[in-house]
Amino acid sequence: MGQGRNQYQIIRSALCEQIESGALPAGTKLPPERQLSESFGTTRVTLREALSSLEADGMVYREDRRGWFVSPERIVYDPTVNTNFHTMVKGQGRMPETRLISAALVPATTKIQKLLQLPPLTPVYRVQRLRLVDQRTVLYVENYINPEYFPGLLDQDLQQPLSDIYRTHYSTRYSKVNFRLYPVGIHDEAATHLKVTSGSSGLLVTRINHDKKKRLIDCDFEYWRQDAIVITAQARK
Amino acid sequence: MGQGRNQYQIIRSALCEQIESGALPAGTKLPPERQLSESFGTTRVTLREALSSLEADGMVYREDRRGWFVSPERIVYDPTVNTNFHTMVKGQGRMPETRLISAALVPATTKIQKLLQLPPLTPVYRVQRLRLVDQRTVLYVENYINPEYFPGLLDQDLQQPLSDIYRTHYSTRYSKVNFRLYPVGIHDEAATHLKVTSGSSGLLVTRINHDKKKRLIDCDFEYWRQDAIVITAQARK
DNA sequence: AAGTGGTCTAGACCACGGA
DNA sequence: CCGTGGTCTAGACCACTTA
Repeated sequence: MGQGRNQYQIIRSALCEQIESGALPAGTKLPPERQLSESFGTTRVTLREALSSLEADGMVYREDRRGWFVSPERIVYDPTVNTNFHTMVKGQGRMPETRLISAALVPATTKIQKLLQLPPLTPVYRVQRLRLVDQRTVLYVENYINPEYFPGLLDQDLQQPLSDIYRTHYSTRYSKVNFRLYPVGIHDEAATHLKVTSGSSGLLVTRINHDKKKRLIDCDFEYWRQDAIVITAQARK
Repeated sequence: MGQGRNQYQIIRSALCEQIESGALPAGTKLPPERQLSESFGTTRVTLREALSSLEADGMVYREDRRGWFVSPERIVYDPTVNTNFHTMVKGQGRMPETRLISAALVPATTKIQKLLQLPPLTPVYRVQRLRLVDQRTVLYVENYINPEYFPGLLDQDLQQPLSDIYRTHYSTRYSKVNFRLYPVGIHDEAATHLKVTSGSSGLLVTRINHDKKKRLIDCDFEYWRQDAIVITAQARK
Protein backbone atom coordinates (compact mmCIF):
# COMPACT_ATOMS: atom_id res chain seq x y z
CA MET A 1 0.00 0.00 0.00
CA GLY A 2 2.52 2.62 -1.16
CA GLN A 3 5.28 2.30 1.42
CA GLY A 4 7.54 4.61 -0.52
CA ARG A 5 11.12 5.18 0.41
CA ASN A 6 10.75 8.75 1.58
CA GLN A 7 10.30 9.60 5.20
CA TYR A 8 7.05 11.47 4.74
CA GLN A 9 5.59 8.57 2.78
CA ILE A 10 6.64 6.12 5.45
CA ILE A 11 5.01 8.30 8.10
CA ARG A 12 1.98 8.64 5.88
CA SER A 13 1.68 4.87 5.57
CA ALA A 14 2.12 4.38 9.28
CA LEU A 15 -0.62 6.85 10.19
CA CYS A 16 -2.80 5.52 7.41
CA GLU A 17 -2.51 2.02 8.78
CA GLN A 18 -3.34 3.12 12.32
CA ILE A 19 -6.44 4.89 11.05
CA GLU A 20 -7.67 2.08 8.80
CA SER A 21 -7.04 -0.56 11.45
CA GLY A 22 -9.26 1.34 13.84
CA ALA A 23 -6.48 2.03 16.33
CA LEU A 24 -7.19 5.71 15.73
CA PRO A 25 -10.98 6.01 15.52
CA ALA A 26 -12.72 8.88 13.72
CA GLY A 27 -12.58 12.11 15.69
CA THR A 28 -9.43 11.22 17.62
CA LYS A 29 -7.09 14.11 18.16
CA LEU A 30 -3.57 13.25 17.07
CA PRO A 31 -0.65 13.96 19.43
CA PRO A 32 1.06 17.37 19.06
CA GLU A 33 3.21 17.79 15.97
CA ARG A 34 6.39 18.15 17.98
CA GLN A 35 5.71 14.91 19.79
CA LEU A 36 4.76 13.05 16.62
CA SER A 37 7.83 14.26 14.78
CA GLU A 38 10.01 13.03 17.63
CA SER A 39 8.26 9.65 17.64
CA PHE A 40 9.02 9.27 13.96
CA GLY A 41 12.55 10.57 14.40
CA THR A 42 12.07 13.51 12.09
CA THR A 43 11.33 17.22 12.07
CA ARG A 44 8.04 19.06 12.14
CA VAL A 45 8.38 20.10 8.51
CA THR A 46 8.56 16.51 7.30
CA LEU A 47 5.82 15.38 9.62
CA ARG A 48 3.58 18.15 8.34
CA GLU A 49 4.30 17.07 4.77
CA ALA A 50 2.88 13.67 5.68
CA LEU A 51 -0.12 15.14 7.48
CA SER A 52 -0.89 17.51 4.60
CA SER A 53 -0.90 14.65 2.16
CA LEU A 54 -3.31 12.75 4.39
CA GLU A 55 -5.43 15.89 4.58
CA ALA A 56 -5.51 16.12 0.77
CA ASP A 57 -6.79 12.55 0.76
CA GLY A 58 -9.43 13.38 3.33
CA MET A 59 -8.11 11.00 5.99
CA VAL A 60 -7.37 13.67 8.57
CA TYR A 61 -8.46 17.26 9.05
CA ARG A 62 -7.18 20.14 11.10
CA GLU A 63 -8.85 22.67 13.30
CA ASP A 64 -7.01 25.94 13.16
CA ARG A 65 -4.40 26.05 15.91
CA ARG A 66 -6.15 23.25 17.76
CA GLY A 67 -4.60 20.23 16.13
CA TRP A 68 -5.07 17.33 13.74
CA PHE A 69 -7.98 14.92 13.90
CA VAL A 70 -8.96 11.67 12.26
CA SER A 71 -11.73 12.31 9.71
CA PRO A 72 -15.23 10.96 10.34
CA GLU A 73 -17.15 9.00 7.74
CA ARG A 74 -17.79 11.11 4.67
CA ILE A 75 -21.18 12.52 3.84
CA VAL A 76 -22.50 11.26 0.52
CA TYR A 77 -23.91 14.03 -1.64
CA ASP A 78 -25.80 13.35 -4.83
CA PRO A 79 -26.20 16.63 -6.70
CA THR A 80 -28.88 15.25 -8.99
CA VAL A 81 -31.24 14.65 -6.10
CA ASN A 82 -33.54 17.58 -5.53
CA THR A 83 -33.08 17.76 -1.79
CA ASN A 84 -31.39 20.11 0.61
CA PHE A 85 -28.48 19.99 3.02
CA HIS A 86 -30.50 19.40 6.19
CA THR A 87 -32.52 16.55 4.75
CA MET A 88 -29.45 14.94 3.24
CA VAL A 89 -27.41 15.08 6.42
CA LYS A 90 -30.19 13.94 8.70
CA GLY A 91 -30.86 11.07 6.31
CA GLN A 92 -27.38 9.84 7.07
CA GLY A 93 -27.85 10.00 10.81
CA ARG A 94 -25.77 13.12 11.31
CA MET A 95 -26.56 16.49 12.82
CA PRO A 96 -26.82 19.38 10.33
CA GLU A 97 -26.58 23.07 11.18
CA THR A 98 -26.44 26.31 9.20
CA ARG A 99 -24.83 29.58 10.21
CA LEU A 100 -25.45 32.83 8.41
CA ILE A 101 -22.36 34.91 7.72
CA SER A 102 -23.95 37.69 5.72
CA ALA A 103 -26.92 38.49 3.49
CA ALA A 104 -26.96 41.60 1.35
CA LEU A 105 -27.97 43.19 -1.93
CA VAL A 106 -24.75 43.48 -3.94
CA PRO A 107 -23.85 44.40 -7.51
CA ALA A 108 -23.66 41.26 -9.64
CA THR A 109 -20.24 40.41 -10.95
CA THR A 110 -19.93 39.63 -14.64
CA LYS A 111 -19.82 35.95 -13.85
CA ILE A 112 -23.02 36.01 -11.80
CA GLN A 113 -24.73 38.13 -14.42
CA LYS A 114 -24.08 35.50 -17.02
CA LEU A 115 -25.06 32.63 -14.78
CA LEU A 116 -28.37 34.19 -13.85
CA GLN A 117 -28.87 35.65 -17.32
CA LEU A 118 -29.34 39.16 -15.97
CA PRO A 119 -28.81 42.51 -17.69
CA PRO A 120 -25.74 44.54 -16.66
CA LEU A 121 -25.71 46.44 -13.37
CA THR A 122 -28.47 44.36 -11.82
CA PRO A 123 -28.09 44.03 -8.06
CA VAL A 124 -28.54 40.53 -6.64
CA TYR A 125 -28.98 39.05 -3.21
CA ARG A 126 -25.85 37.38 -1.95
CA VAL A 127 -26.21 35.02 0.98
CA GLN A 128 -23.07 33.59 2.56
CA ARG A 129 -23.44 30.69 4.93
CA LEU A 130 -21.52 27.98 6.69
CA ARG A 131 -22.84 24.48 7.06
CA LEU A 132 -21.88 22.12 9.82
CA VAL A 133 -22.20 18.42 10.40
CA ASP A 134 -21.96 17.24 14.01
CA GLN A 135 -20.70 20.68 15.09
CA ARG A 136 -17.97 20.77 12.49
CA THR A 137 -17.79 23.19 9.55
CA VAL A 138 -17.76 21.18 6.35
CA LEU A 139 -19.16 23.55 3.76
CA TYR A 140 -19.13 27.20 2.78
CA VAL A 141 -21.93 28.26 0.44
CA GLU A 142 -22.46 31.45 -1.45
CA ASN A 143 -25.91 31.94 -2.94
CA TYR A 144 -26.70 34.52 -5.61
CA ILE A 145 -30.39 35.11 -6.00
CA ASN A 146 -32.36 36.99 -8.60
CA PRO A 147 -34.15 39.64 -6.46
CA GLU A 148 -36.96 40.02 -8.97
CA TYR A 149 -38.40 36.72 -7.80
CA PHE A 150 -37.83 37.17 -4.08
CA PRO A 151 -38.53 40.75 -2.97
CA GLY A 152 -37.72 41.31 0.70
CA LEU A 153 -35.81 38.07 1.00
CA LEU A 154 -33.33 39.60 3.42
CA ASP A 155 -36.09 40.09 6.00
CA GLN A 156 -36.62 36.34 6.25
CA ASP A 157 -34.95 34.01 8.71
CA LEU A 158 -32.04 32.81 6.65
CA GLN A 159 -30.93 30.15 9.11
CA GLN A 160 -33.58 27.86 7.69
CA PRO A 161 -33.21 26.21 4.30
CA LEU A 162 -33.69 28.63 1.40
CA SER A 163 -35.93 26.06 -0.23
CA ASP A 164 -38.33 26.40 2.71
CA ILE A 165 -38.39 30.18 2.37
CA TYR A 166 -38.96 29.97 -1.36
CA ARG A 167 -41.83 27.58 -0.85
CA THR A 168 -43.47 29.17 2.19
CA HIS A 169 -43.15 32.84 1.40
CA TYR A 170 -42.93 32.93 -2.37
CA SER A 171 -44.82 29.79 -3.41
CA THR A 172 -41.83 28.83 -5.49
CA ARG A 173 -40.50 25.36 -5.95
CA TYR A 174 -37.39 24.67 -7.89
CA SER A 175 -35.26 22.09 -9.61
CA LYS A 176 -31.55 21.99 -9.77
CA VAL A 177 -30.85 22.37 -13.44
CA ASN A 178 -27.21 21.70 -13.64
CA PHE A 179 -24.09 21.47 -11.64
CA ARG A 180 -20.43 21.74 -12.27
CA LEU A 181 -17.75 20.18 -10.22
CA TYR A 182 -14.60 22.10 -9.94
CA PRO A 183 -12.03 19.65 -8.64
CA VAL A 184 -10.04 22.65 -7.50
CA GLY A 185 -9.98 26.38 -7.10
CA ILE A 186 -11.21 27.36 -3.70
CA HIS A 187 -12.66 30.85 -3.42
CA ASP A 188 -10.87 33.21 -1.07
CA GLU A 189 -13.85 33.81 1.14
CA ALA A 190 -14.35 30.09 1.41
CA ALA A 191 -10.72 29.54 2.32
CA THR A 192 -11.09 32.04 5.14
CA HIS A 193 -13.91 30.08 6.63
CA LEU A 194 -12.90 26.54 5.91
CA LYS A 195 -9.29 27.08 6.93
CA VAL A 196 -7.92 24.48 4.61
CA THR A 197 -5.36 24.58 1.89
CA SER A 198 -5.79 21.53 -0.25
CA GLY A 199 -8.68 19.90 1.54
CA SER A 200 -11.65 21.27 -0.34
CA SER A 201 -13.50 21.07 -3.63
CA GLY A 202 -15.94 23.39 -5.34
CA LEU A 203 -19.35 22.84 -6.82
CA LEU A 204 -21.59 25.16 -8.78
CA VAL A 205 -25.34 24.58 -8.79
CA THR A 206 -28.02 26.57 -10.59
CA ARG A 207 -31.76 26.32 -10.02
CA ILE A 208 -34.88 27.13 -11.97
CA ASN A 209 -38.35 27.69 -10.64
CA HIS A 210 -41.24 25.51 -11.68
CA ASP A 211 -43.38 28.13 -13.39
CA LYS A 212 -44.07 27.92 -17.09
CA LYS A 213 -41.09 29.99 -18.07
CA LYS A 214 -38.66 27.98 -15.93
CA ARG A 215 -36.48 30.94 -15.19
CA LEU A 216 -33.20 30.84 -13.33
CA ILE A 217 -33.75 31.99 -9.80
CA ASP A 218 -30.61 31.15 -7.98
CA CYS A 219 -27.09 29.82 -8.29
CA ASP A 220 -24.69 28.85 -5.62
CA PHE A 221 -21.06 28.05 -5.12
CA GLU A 222 -20.40 25.30 -2.65
CA TYR A 223 -16.99 24.66 -1.19
CA TRP A 224 -16.77 21.34 0.60
CA ARG A 225 -14.06 19.95 2.76
CA GLN A 226 -12.44 17.00 1.04
CA ASP A 227 -12.82 14.82 4.09
CA ALA A 228 -16.50 15.59 4.38
CA ILE A 229 -18.03 14.70 1.06
CA VAL A 230 -18.33 12.01 -1.52
CA ILE A 231 -20.24 13.15 -4.55
CA THR A 232 -22.24 10.57 -6.40
CA ALA A 233 -24.71 10.71 -9.22
CA GLN A 234 -26.60 8.59 -11.71
CA ALA A 235 -25.97 9.13 -15.37
CA ARG A 236 -28.72 9.98 -17.84
CA LYS A 237 -30.40 6.89 -19.09
CA MET B 1 -8.27 38.82 -4.40
CA GLY B 2 -6.92 37.25 -1.21
CA GLN B 3 -3.73 39.21 -0.64
CA GLY B 4 -3.27 37.63 2.74
CA ARG B 5 -0.65 38.76 5.14
CA ASN B 6 1.56 35.71 4.91
CA GLN B 7 4.50 35.53 2.59
CA TYR B 8 3.33 32.46 0.74
CA GLN B 9 -0.07 33.99 0.16
CA ILE B 10 1.50 37.18 -1.15
CA ILE B 11 3.66 35.14 -3.52
CA ARG B 12 0.62 33.14 -4.49
CA SER B 13 -1.32 36.27 -5.34
CA ALA B 14 1.57 37.70 -7.32
CA LEU B 15 1.97 34.58 -9.44
CA CYS B 16 -1.79 34.28 -9.77
CA GLU B 17 -2.02 37.81 -11.10
CA GLN B 18 0.75 37.25 -13.62
CA ILE B 19 -0.99 34.14 -14.89
CA GLU B 20 -4.46 35.64 -15.10
CA SER B 21 -3.18 38.81 -16.76
CA GLY B 22 -1.62 36.72 -19.49
CA ALA B 23 1.93 37.78 -18.67
CA LEU B 24 2.61 34.09 -18.08
CA PRO B 25 0.77 32.23 -20.83
CA ALA B 26 -0.31 28.60 -20.51
CA GLY B 27 2.59 26.21 -20.87
CA THR B 28 5.24 28.69 -19.75
CA LYS B 29 7.98 27.19 -17.64
CA LEU B 30 8.47 29.15 -14.45
CA PRO B 31 11.98 30.24 -13.44
CA PRO B 32 13.93 27.87 -11.17
CA GLU B 33 12.76 27.69 -7.58
CA ARG B 34 15.99 29.13 -6.24
CA GLN B 35 15.74 32.10 -8.55
CA LEU B 36 12.05 32.67 -7.78
CA SER B 37 12.61 32.46 -4.05
CA GLU B 38 15.36 35.05 -4.30
CA SER B 39 13.14 37.32 -6.40
CA PHE B 40 10.50 37.18 -3.70
CA GLY B 41 13.08 37.57 -0.96
CA THR B 42 12.27 34.27 0.68
CA THR B 43 13.42 30.67 0.92
CA ARG B 44 12.64 27.71 -1.29
CA VAL B 45 10.42 26.15 1.36
CA THR B 46 8.11 29.14 1.46
CA LEU B 47 8.09 29.52 -2.28
CA ARG B 48 7.17 25.86 -2.67
CA GLU B 49 4.32 26.37 -0.22
CA ALA B 50 2.94 29.00 -2.58
CA LEU B 51 3.47 26.84 -5.67
CA SER B 52 1.85 23.83 -4.05
CA SER B 53 -1.21 25.83 -3.20
CA LEU B 54 -1.42 27.00 -6.80
CA GLU B 55 -1.04 23.40 -7.89
CA ALA B 56 -3.91 22.35 -5.65
CA ASP B 57 -6.00 24.99 -7.40
CA GLY B 58 -4.94 23.74 -10.80
CA MET B 59 -3.22 26.96 -11.86
CA VAL B 60 0.21 25.43 -12.26
CA TYR B 61 1.52 21.91 -12.61
CA ARG B 62 4.89 20.29 -12.21
CA GLU B 63 6.83 17.83 -14.27
CA ASP B 64 8.92 15.65 -12.03
CA ARG B 65 12.35 17.20 -11.61
CA ARG B 66 11.81 19.36 -14.68
CA GLY B 67 10.10 22.34 -13.20
CA TRP B 68 6.83 24.21 -12.77
CA PHE B 69 4.56 25.19 -15.64
CA VAL B 70 1.50 27.35 -16.12
CA SER B 71 -1.53 25.12 -16.63
CA PRO B 72 -3.28 25.03 -19.99
CA GLU B 73 -7.03 25.47 -20.37
CA ARG B 74 -8.87 22.70 -18.60
CA ILE B 75 -10.61 19.92 -20.45
CA VAL B 76 -14.34 19.83 -19.79
CA TYR B 77 -15.58 16.36 -18.99
CA ASP B 78 -19.24 15.47 -18.68
CA PRO B 79 -19.52 12.03 -17.13
CA THR B 80 -23.16 11.65 -18.13
CA VAL B 81 -22.34 11.84 -21.82
CA ASN B 82 -21.85 8.44 -23.32
CA THR B 83 -18.67 9.24 -25.19
CA ASN B 84 -15.01 8.35 -24.84
CA PHE B 85 -11.79 10.14 -24.05
CA HIS B 86 -10.56 10.52 -27.63
CA THR B 87 -13.81 11.94 -28.93
CA MET B 88 -14.14 14.30 -26.00
CA VAL B 89 -10.62 15.66 -26.29
CA LYS B 90 -10.65 16.03 -30.05
CA GLY B 91 -13.99 17.81 -29.76
CA GLN B 92 -12.21 20.46 -27.75
CA GLY B 93 -9.48 20.93 -30.31
CA ARG B 94 -6.82 19.09 -28.34
CA MET B 95 -4.68 16.09 -29.15
CA PRO B 96 -5.56 12.88 -27.27
CA GLU B 97 -3.30 9.88 -26.84
CA THR B 98 -3.48 6.63 -24.87
CA ARG B 99 -0.58 4.57 -23.55
CA LEU B 100 -0.96 1.04 -22.28
CA ILE B 101 0.85 0.28 -19.05
CA SER B 102 -0.34 -3.27 -18.52
CA ALA B 103 -3.18 -5.63 -19.32
CA ALA B 104 -3.61 -8.88 -17.45
CA LEU B 105 -5.98 -11.38 -15.95
CA VAL B 106 -5.84 -10.80 -12.21
CA PRO B 107 -7.79 -12.02 -9.17
CA ALA B 108 -10.62 -9.61 -8.40
CA THR B 109 -10.31 -7.76 -5.13
CA THR B 110 -13.31 -7.74 -2.85
CA LYS B 111 -14.15 -4.25 -3.99
CA ILE B 112 -14.10 -5.14 -7.69
CA GLN B 113 -16.10 -8.28 -7.03
CA LYS B 114 -18.86 -6.21 -5.48
CA LEU B 115 -18.76 -3.57 -8.17
CA LEU B 116 -19.06 -6.09 -10.99
CA GLN B 117 -21.37 -8.33 -9.00
CA LEU B 118 -19.14 -11.36 -9.44
CA PRO B 119 -18.86 -14.52 -7.33
CA PRO B 120 -15.75 -14.90 -5.14
CA LEU B 121 -12.43 -15.85 -6.71
CA THR B 122 -13.40 -14.75 -10.19
CA PRO B 123 -10.44 -13.51 -12.21
CA VAL B 124 -10.97 -10.27 -14.11
CA TYR B 125 -9.14 -8.39 -16.81
CA ARG B 126 -7.31 -5.39 -15.48
CA VAL B 127 -6.17 -2.79 -17.99
CA GLN B 128 -4.00 0.07 -16.79
CA ARG B 129 -3.51 3.02 -19.08
CA LEU B 130 -2.31 6.57 -19.20
CA ARG B 131 -4.07 9.25 -21.16
CA LEU B 132 -2.42 12.33 -22.55
CA VAL B 133 -3.65 15.63 -23.91
CA ASP B 134 -1.21 17.53 -26.11
CA GLN B 135 1.63 15.23 -25.07
CA ARG B 136 0.99 15.68 -21.38
CA THR B 137 -0.23 12.97 -18.98
CA VAL B 138 -3.51 14.08 -17.48
CA LEU B 139 -5.22 10.85 -16.53
CA TYR B 140 -4.50 7.40 -15.18
CA VAL B 141 -7.25 4.85 -15.73
CA GLU B 142 -7.69 1.37 -14.35
CA ASN B 143 -10.32 -0.76 -16.05
CA TYR B 144 -11.72 -3.93 -14.53
CA ILE B 145 -13.58 -6.03 -17.04
CA ASN B 146 -15.81 -9.05 -16.63
CA PRO B 147 -13.95 -11.67 -18.76
CA GLU B 148 -17.12 -13.66 -19.36
CA TYR B 149 -18.26 -11.03 -21.84
CA PHE B 150 -14.92 -10.42 -23.53
CA PRO B 151 -12.97 -13.64 -24.02
CA GLY B 152 -9.50 -13.07 -25.46
CA LEU B 153 -9.64 -9.33 -24.83
CA LEU B 154 -5.93 -9.22 -24.03
CA ASP B 155 -5.10 -10.22 -27.59
CA GLN B 156 -6.66 -7.02 -28.93
CA ASP B 157 -4.85 -3.76 -29.58
CA LEU B 158 -5.52 -1.97 -26.34
CA GLN B 159 -4.13 1.36 -27.49
CA GLN B 160 -7.45 2.06 -29.17
CA PRO B 161 -10.59 2.97 -27.21
CA LEU B 162 -12.10 0.01 -25.35
CA SER B 163 -15.49 1.07 -26.64
CA ASP B 164 -14.25 0.41 -30.19
CA ILE B 165 -13.02 -3.05 -29.23
CA TYR B 166 -16.28 -3.87 -27.50
CA ARG B 167 -18.26 -2.80 -30.54
CA THR B 168 -16.05 -4.24 -33.28
CA HIS B 169 -15.05 -7.56 -31.79
CA TYR B 170 -17.81 -8.31 -29.34
CA SER B 171 -20.82 -6.48 -30.82
CA THR B 172 -21.33 -4.86 -27.47
CA ARG B 173 -22.43 -1.30 -26.87
CA TYR B 174 -22.69 0.12 -23.44
CA SER B 175 -24.03 2.90 -21.29
CA LYS B 176 -22.37 4.45 -18.33
CA VAL B 177 -24.66 3.60 -15.48
CA ASN B 178 -23.26 5.59 -12.67
CA PHE B 179 -20.30 7.46 -11.51
CA ARG B 180 -18.87 8.55 -8.24
CA LEU B 181 -16.57 11.43 -7.67
CA TYR B 182 -14.04 11.02 -4.99
CA PRO B 183 -12.87 14.54 -4.28
CA VAL B 184 -9.72 13.01 -2.86
CA GLY B 185 -7.80 9.85 -2.28
CA ILE B 186 -5.47 9.16 -5.15
CA HIS B 187 -4.64 5.52 -5.71
CA ASP B 188 -0.97 4.60 -5.21
CA GLU B 189 -0.47 3.33 -8.73
CA ALA B 190 -2.01 6.52 -10.05
CA ALA B 191 0.27 8.64 -7.87
CA THR B 192 3.26 6.88 -9.36
CA HIS B 193 2.22 7.83 -12.83
CA LEU B 194 0.71 11.24 -12.30
CA LYS B 195 3.46 12.41 -9.95
CA VAL B 196 1.27 14.78 -8.05
CA THR B 197 0.43 15.11 -4.42
CA SER B 198 -2.70 17.16 -4.15
CA GLY B 199 -3.36 17.86 -7.79
CA SER B 200 -5.73 15.09 -8.73
CA SER B 201 -9.25 13.79 -8.27
CA GLY B 202 -10.78 10.36 -8.66
CA LEU B 203 -13.81 9.15 -10.52
CA LEU B 204 -15.48 5.75 -10.60
CA VAL B 205 -17.56 4.77 -13.61
CA THR B 206 -19.45 1.53 -14.18
CA ARG B 207 -20.94 0.39 -17.47
CA ILE B 208 -23.64 -2.00 -18.58
CA ASN B 209 -24.05 -3.65 -21.95
CA HIS B 210 -27.13 -3.11 -24.05
CA ASP B 211 -28.49 -6.64 -24.16
CA LYS B 212 -31.76 -7.53 -22.52
CA LYS B 213 -30.17 -8.37 -19.21
CA LYS B 214 -28.15 -5.14 -19.04
CA ARG B 215 -25.33 -6.72 -17.15
CA LEU B 216 -22.35 -4.91 -15.71
CA ILE B 217 -19.43 -5.38 -18.01
CA ASP B 218 -16.83 -2.97 -16.82
CA CYS B 219 -15.88 -0.48 -14.17
CA ASP B 220 -13.05 1.94 -14.13
CA PHE B 221 -11.21 4.19 -11.79
CA GLU B 222 -10.08 7.43 -13.32
CA TYR B 223 -7.55 9.69 -11.67
CA TRP B 224 -7.39 13.13 -13.26
CA ARG B 225 -4.96 15.90 -12.71
CA GLN B 226 -6.68 18.82 -11.05
CA ASP B 227 -5.41 21.26 -13.61
CA ALA B 228 -6.61 19.15 -16.51
CA ILE B 229 -10.31 18.69 -15.94
CA VAL B 230 -13.56 20.43 -15.22
CA ILE B 231 -16.36 18.01 -14.65
CA THR B 232 -19.81 19.10 -15.61
CA ALA B 233 -23.14 17.39 -15.80
CA GLN B 234 -26.85 18.02 -16.20
CA ALA B 235 -29.14 17.03 -13.43
CA ARG B 236 -32.05 14.65 -13.85
CA LYS B 237 -35.08 16.46 -15.09
C1' DA C 1 29.38 18.17 -15.13
C1' DA C 2 26.17 21.58 -13.80
C1' DG C 3 21.69 22.77 -12.60
C1' DT C 4 17.29 21.53 -10.90
C1' DG C 5 13.61 19.83 -8.14
C1' DG C 6 12.60 16.42 -4.17
C1' DT C 7 13.47 15.86 0.33
C1' DC C 8 15.13 16.84 4.87
C1' DT C 9 17.32 19.20 9.05
C1' DA C 10 17.41 22.11 13.25
C1' DG C 11 16.33 25.56 14.58
C1' DA C 12 13.10 30.26 15.10
C1' DC C 13 9.12 33.66 16.12
C1' DC C 14 4.30 34.66 16.23
C1' DA C 15 -0.69 34.38 17.24
C1' DC C 16 -4.03 31.95 19.00
C1' DG C 17 -6.37 28.34 22.13
C1' DG C 18 -7.09 26.73 26.55
C1' DA C 19 -6.30 26.42 31.45
C1' DC D 1 0.28 32.15 31.28
C1' DC D 2 1.93 27.96 28.54
C1' DG D 3 1.47 24.87 24.69
C1' DT D 4 0.03 24.57 20.20
C1' DG D 5 -0.12 24.99 15.28
C1' DG D 6 1.12 28.45 11.42
C1' DT D 7 4.82 30.27 9.26
C1' DC D 8 9.54 31.07 8.08
C1' DT D 9 14.81 30.76 7.73
C1' DA D 10 19.28 29.11 5.93
C1' DG D 11 21.23 25.89 5.03
C1' DA D 12 22.03 20.52 3.25
C1' DC D 13 22.27 16.09 0.25
C1' DC D 14 20.52 13.26 -3.39
C1' DA D 15 18.61 11.83 -7.86
C1' DC D 16 17.50 13.19 -11.84
C1' DT D 17 17.42 16.13 -16.20
C1' DT D 18 19.89 18.67 -19.36
C1' DA D 19 23.50 20.27 -21.86
